[in-house]
Amino acid sequence: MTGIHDLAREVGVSTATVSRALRGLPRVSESTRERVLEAAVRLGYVPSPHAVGLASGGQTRSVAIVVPFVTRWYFAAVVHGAEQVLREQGYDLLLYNLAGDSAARHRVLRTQVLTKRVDAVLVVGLGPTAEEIAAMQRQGSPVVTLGARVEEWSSVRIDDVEASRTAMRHLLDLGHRRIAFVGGLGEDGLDFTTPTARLEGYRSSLHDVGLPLDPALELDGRFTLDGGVDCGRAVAAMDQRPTAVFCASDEMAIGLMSALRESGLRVPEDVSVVGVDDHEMARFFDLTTVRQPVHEQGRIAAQQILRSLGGADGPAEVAPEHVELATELVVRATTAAV
Amino acid sequence: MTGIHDLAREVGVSTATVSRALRGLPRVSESTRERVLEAAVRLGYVPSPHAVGLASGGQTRSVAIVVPFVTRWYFAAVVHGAEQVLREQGYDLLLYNLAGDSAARHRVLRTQVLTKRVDAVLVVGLGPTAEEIAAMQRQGSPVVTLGARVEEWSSVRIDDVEASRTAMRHLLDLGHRRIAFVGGLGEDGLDFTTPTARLEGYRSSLHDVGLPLDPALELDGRFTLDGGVDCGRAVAAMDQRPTAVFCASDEMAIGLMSALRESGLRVPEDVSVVGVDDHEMARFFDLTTVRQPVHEQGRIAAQQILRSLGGADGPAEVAPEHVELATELVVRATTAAV
DNA sequence: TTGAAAGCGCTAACAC
DNA sequence: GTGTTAGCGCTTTCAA
Repeated sequence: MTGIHDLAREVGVSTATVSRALRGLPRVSESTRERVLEAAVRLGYVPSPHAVGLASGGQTRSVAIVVPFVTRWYFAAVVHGAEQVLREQGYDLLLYNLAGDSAARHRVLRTQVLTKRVDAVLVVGLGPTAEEIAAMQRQGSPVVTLGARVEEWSSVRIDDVEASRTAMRHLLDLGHRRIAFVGGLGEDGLDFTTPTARLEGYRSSLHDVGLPLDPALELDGRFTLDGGVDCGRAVAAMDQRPTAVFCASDEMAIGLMSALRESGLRVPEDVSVVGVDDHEMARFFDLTTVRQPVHEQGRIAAQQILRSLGGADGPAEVAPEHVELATELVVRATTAAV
Repeated sequence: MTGIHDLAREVGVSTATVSRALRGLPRVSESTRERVLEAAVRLGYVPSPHAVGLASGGQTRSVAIVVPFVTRWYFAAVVHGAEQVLREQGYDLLLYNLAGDSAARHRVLRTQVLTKRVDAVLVVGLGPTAEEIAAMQRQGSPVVTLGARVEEWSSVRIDDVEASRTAMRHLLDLGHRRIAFVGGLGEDGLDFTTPTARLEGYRSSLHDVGLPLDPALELDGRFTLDGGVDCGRAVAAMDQRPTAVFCASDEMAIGLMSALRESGLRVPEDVSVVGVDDHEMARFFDLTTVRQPVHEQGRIAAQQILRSLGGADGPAEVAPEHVELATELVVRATTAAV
């Protein structure tokens, strides 16, 4: 591996000059810079990130993105959006996929594994606990959350309560009065805020129109396809079957509909179904849903990170910024009047 | 930030002893080790990866995973599998998502961005060109490919030609003789080997039973949902419509079926459809497909990486190992006899 | 405009 | 068992 020393010797200048030339700093004559650049290419010189980081105050030029799952479309799309923006600015993305494992969550959010490894952290789809917040603050690097609001950090998200209420309003407008909810709580030992908020939107919608809450109508679909299937079977088997089901995610809605149809029920004739996300597959199921900008949230979160990382002169203490993106009802063919 | 020096002073020993104690090396008395460990926790000491890397020969304890897309289920599942295995061994995952961008591909595979940043590289779903292979070899770190076979490196994959032939055999057995192919080539400027191999399987299957190749029946679905939709429309509009379509991926099959149905065609009565992958959504479309182990391929590729990284004593020159996993026909309801 | 030299925070020989 | 002493490959004063 050719190092800066080899380069310096080759060009006949000092390592300091090489360093300046390579980084485009002033006080290097054009001719020297050119010779250095040329030799660098010729010798295939690549600076060691370790040495650079060590010598210049521990920067890593990389940010960690922590996701509860990476195989779910929503999270993958968020990662994609964030990666694009960060890559443009020369940052690398370190992926921490908790994969529904609470031990992994603890390791990443409570211990110091991230310390000194990254310049910033993007936490997606998790509502950090007070201890986790404290632990991450102790690490010193800026944090941005996506999908949850933490006062001390910048965040991007949608209003989950309102998204739920949009879906519910649609069902109520269609005349449905017995509406089931399929959501998820404390999923795999991870603590999310989204499931809670969506349940809350469901409940408050019913409350607003004077309908009673029926615990039997609140189902746990674990935010997965299979969970949706289970709930679909449960709904089909109910004595007093609901005329509509509000699923807190499209994936659960898809699983649910499949089970419903398997049980001989028609959607939307027998049961109306509405989801949340506008998953890439939603249109193929003709699923009525509440669309949220996913890729976009990833991009914005990444921009917030860049903002907190500041320009060339290190982390700027910026005030936390909370962005809330709009959602939109997309009516397709899985909902109909009672 | 407390450094090894602070720790040493605190405990009253030298930094060398602290280093040994922390890393569990021999020649440290139990009592000393305990005191060091205790103080480390108390002071919240975390070694600087930069310094460690620099001092101990440039290791990074991280590996790069290069994927052409991260939002497609297949790649996300591969990433998940690989991450699990690498994380267990204490490696971090640097994600390089090309996102269908050939400039990005060039940057990652041809330039030296990866040099000194990672200990190894996992290239997924791309058939590196000769120049790319040469460029990566110049970087020195071990490389493993997933989904393509490169002689100089270890690899995991399925036999794509055979997977195609399995699907085709199924259609031929059902009596289909006019069979269209939906695949993709040179997708977004990226060069894949999978599309080519799957096309080859289609062609050779027809050839084997003495059927002619009809260029009009070979469609480009770009390996996307939308591409599948386009092909579905094209198929529906054909004068001599095929009785069956073999799609080189489930996602294209799903898009295709949707367009077919929109055009008033029934699946499988009017057209049989078979895909490849066994995408998590395939069962909800009752899609007949050729299943490949996805998560598993990610895990195995990661193990190959660990193998090439060797134990504690650095990269071992291991002979490339080429693993080929079996596929399996999953018959559901989108295929029927003519 | 350039160079010498002192670190950055750790590991690794080697000596004790 | 433990400490001393060099670096690892850069950046960054400070002089020149």
